[in-house]
Formats: sequence, structure tokens, C-alpha cells
Amino acid sequence: MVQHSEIELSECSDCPIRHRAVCARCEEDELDLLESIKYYRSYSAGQTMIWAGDRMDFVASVVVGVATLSQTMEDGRTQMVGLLLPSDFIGRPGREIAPYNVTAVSDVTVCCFRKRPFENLLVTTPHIGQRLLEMALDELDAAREWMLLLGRKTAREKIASLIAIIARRDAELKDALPEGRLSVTLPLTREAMADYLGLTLETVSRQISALKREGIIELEGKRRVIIPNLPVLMEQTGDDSDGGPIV
Amino acid sequence: MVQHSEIELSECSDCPIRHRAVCARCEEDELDLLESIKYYRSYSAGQTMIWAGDRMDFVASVVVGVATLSQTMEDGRTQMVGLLLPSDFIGRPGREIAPYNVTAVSDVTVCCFRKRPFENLLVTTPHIGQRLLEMALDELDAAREWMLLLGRKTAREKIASLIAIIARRDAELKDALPEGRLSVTLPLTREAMADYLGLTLETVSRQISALKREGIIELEGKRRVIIPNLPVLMEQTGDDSDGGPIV
DNA sequence: CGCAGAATTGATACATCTCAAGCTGGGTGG
DNA sequence: CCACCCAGCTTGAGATGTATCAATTCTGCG
Repeated sequence: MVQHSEIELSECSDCPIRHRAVCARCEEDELDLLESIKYYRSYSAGQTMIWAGDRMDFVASVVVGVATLSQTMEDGRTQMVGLLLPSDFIGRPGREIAPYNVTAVSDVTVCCFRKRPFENLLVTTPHIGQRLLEMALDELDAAREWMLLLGRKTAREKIASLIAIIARRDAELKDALPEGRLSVTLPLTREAMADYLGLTLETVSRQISALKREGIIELEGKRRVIIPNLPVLMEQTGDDSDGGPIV
Repeated sequence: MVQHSEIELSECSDCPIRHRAVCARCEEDELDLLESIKYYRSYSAGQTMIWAGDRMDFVASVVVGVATLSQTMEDGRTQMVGLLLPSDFIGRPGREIAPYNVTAVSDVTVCCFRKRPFENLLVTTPHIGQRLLEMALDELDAAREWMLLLGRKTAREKIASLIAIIARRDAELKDALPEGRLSVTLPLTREAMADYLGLTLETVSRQISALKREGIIELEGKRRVIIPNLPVLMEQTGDDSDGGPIV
């Protein structure tokens, strides 16, 4: 079931996530230590990478692709609790059992470290622990933003927020300020968006249609969204108008 | 507005949160360093300790009492995003501006560290960073559990979950397994519970009444809840029946 | 006692879910 | 090359859970 095709990727020194992942702060010699315990793994779109309850003998960084973290209740209701993009970290030092499902949304390649050696490095190599702390705190902030969305926003605000989040992230990747007419690709199906937002897929579809009808977004196919005017979209998110994210 | 009554508390070595807070892993000599930059601050019930947008020149640990972390939208909708109990950490190294409101629910005493010196200790004293990482990851797990609650649970499940969470935590403090007839005190008003759960206070009140009517809980006054049979309550939470928390 | 904040309860409105029926676009096999 | 199929998506109609608005009723306390 699980596809294990090992992929030969570049060395750490010219890895695409070298400066954002858990290894970002490492010096050359520390990088060598990581290099010696790392290996790549790939999954194809739709595959479940890890099942909640599985024993985990590794931790990993997403190198390429998009994956999701999700929880499922007995009756099938599911809630996404994390959206994993390149450089994001999977797993937790000191934990045996995976608490969430991890699913590949697109084809995904991850850089794995065997857990035990990684835990040792964590003690001996402060730069790794420092970076991991920074990343954990960033995720905690994101989770709290997400809690406001889930608990208090309307369906329309949720959709607008999601599109805005994706647009902002795209811009971040290009290091360009988002302005004028932008075009972003939704990496998620309607159902995955629903799981992200705590809605049903029908409501997601209806709200997207409504935003389109009102000219706030345009669609090119099902997955590509054009935002003629970002500030207008931002007004629909319910967030403070004045502000970029507080850093 | 803010009450600054300094309180003379014990030394670190016999501090009530010595073994759970950010200092838990510290050796005696490391503790001395913390001791030299710490000071206490107290707030009375209902007081706002920190406003979102405030400049933060310290980080802190809750020593006594309960506080909340919350976000408010322009039109007044508010969502609680953190419940801070003794030993929980406030603030983030490397951050200037507070992103959330912090409010004292009961009278609260915190142990503060000036931010700059604390950040230096973080680099020179790995035990602090390690513990902080552990705590951040625990909070992240709690946030993700909370996201499932906000996104997918019904009002009744939310209330049952909240009572169960509080019951479990009380038991943890006493290091006793919860069994038989338990009695717990809700540290929150109905409105605060609503902000925690993403509901209105009327819905909270109705659901509590419903659980009472059905004999799943009993009330002693408004704040004290008696749970005649914990497993029966747990069935109402929507969570997996089999399981304690995955550690 | 009497007041104020907290909580309960009721009646109604409304947003979102649920169930059900089509639509669309891209791939496949005849 | 077309017909078909299927997953993903859209749209509709009606049900339902929670919010909203509005009285009361508690409870603790000066």
C-alpha cells in the first residue's frame, strides 16, 4: 500500500528548504550530522502517509508538495488540524504514536530522520532545538488564528479567509507583495477545504459561487482563483482591515 | 488601571510550579540565574493583564490562578484561544507585540522574566529551551484537539468535552485517577465558556440544563458540577470511547 | 432589603446542514 | 471519434441546530 520509492535528491547544501526547515540554523558541520541520518521518502497524491495510532520511528520535513494533518471522529466527521507545506515538520521528538492522520494532497517528498538519532542531535545541537521551537511557536500562532476562524467566523468569512491565506502564502514564496490582479491555485478539493474550515462541501461550493457572482473572485477551471482586488477580498474575511500579520 | 502589587513569594526552590513550568528542567545553578531576573506580579479577577497590540517587555509563568488568551474581532465576536493554568507560559521569546488579550479569570499571580535577559538565557541554558519546546508542543496538541471541538462537535458535545477536560485536569493535579462520583469547579463564567467553545452563552446554559435534566451531571450552585458517572459523560463528548489521551 | 451581575428560559429567525438531483471535464475503451 | 463514465463540483428544497432578542429568575453581597 505505502509507496517507498526512494528518490535521489540534492545534498543538504542545495536543498530547496535549506533555509526554512528545521535545519535552517545549522552550520556546515551540524548539517553533516543531519545528512548522515537522513533519507527521502515519496508518496503520491491522495495517499495516507501516516495513520493516527501508527507507531512513528521517524520525524520528517516536507520537501516538495502539500500534505494535511487531520483528526476523524468515530462517525466520520473529520477536521483538518494542519496544512503541511514545504519546510514544515512532521512528528514530535519523544513521541511514539502518531496522533493524527497525515495525507498527501499532491505528490509529496519528505526528508526523514530516524527518531532516536534525531532526538540525540536535539540535545547536542542547540541550533536544531532552537529552530524547532521557533517553528512550533509559529504553528501555535497559526492554530490560534485558525481557532478564531472555526469558532466565530461565518461561512463566507471562512472561505474569504482561506483564499486570502493561500494568496498571502503564494506571495511570500515569491517574496513579492501581493498587489493588483492576482491568481492563485487552490491546492485542496472542495471537500478538503470543508474539512479545513469546519463546513460541509456544499456550503463551501455555495460560498465560492456567491463570491464569484459578486465579482470578488473569478474562477479559471475549478482550482484556479483570480483575485481582481485583494483589499476587497480582505474585507470579507472579518479580520482587522489595517493589518498585515502581527510579527 | 493595571495593579502592580508586588508579592513576596517563596524562592524558586520551593515554588509551587517548580517542576512543571519553564524552569522544570533547570539545575540549581541555572535556577539561580532565573531567580536573579525574576519578579512577581499580581492581578485581580476580571482584570485584563495584557491587551493585544501592547508592547511586551517580559515573559511569564502563571504561578497561581487562571487566565485566558483571547482574540476579538472588530464587531466584538471573541474566541478564547488559550486557557492558562499554573505553570503555563505567557509570551514568546523574540516577539515585541502581544497578539492576544490576556485576562485574569480569578486572582492571578505570575512570575515574570524581563524579556531580553530571558532570551539570552535561552541561548546559554539549553534546559530552558528544551522545556519551552516541550511545552509549546503540548500546547499545539491541545490547540489541535480544540480545533476538532470548534469545527466539528455539536453544542452538547462541546459542553460535555469541556467538563471532561476540566475533570481530567483536576484529577491530574491530584495525581489520582478520576473514578466514581467526582465533583469539579468550573473556573469560567457561562460567557467565558461560550467564548471557549465557539457558542453563545444562552446555548451553553441550555446544554448544561439539558445534561442536568438527563442526570448526566448535577449542579451545586452555578459553578460546582458533580459527575455521578464519568464514562457516561465521556460518551457525550463524541471522542473515542476507548481512550485516555495519547501520550 | 434590594440591587447588579450572572444565569435560565422562551419564542422566533436564520445560517448551515442534509438529502437529492444534475452538471462538468477529462480519461478510457469500443 | 464518439459514447460513456466517474470523481469532483454545483445547485435546489427542506430540515435542523444554534443564534438572536426578550423576559424572568437566581445569587451573592453591600
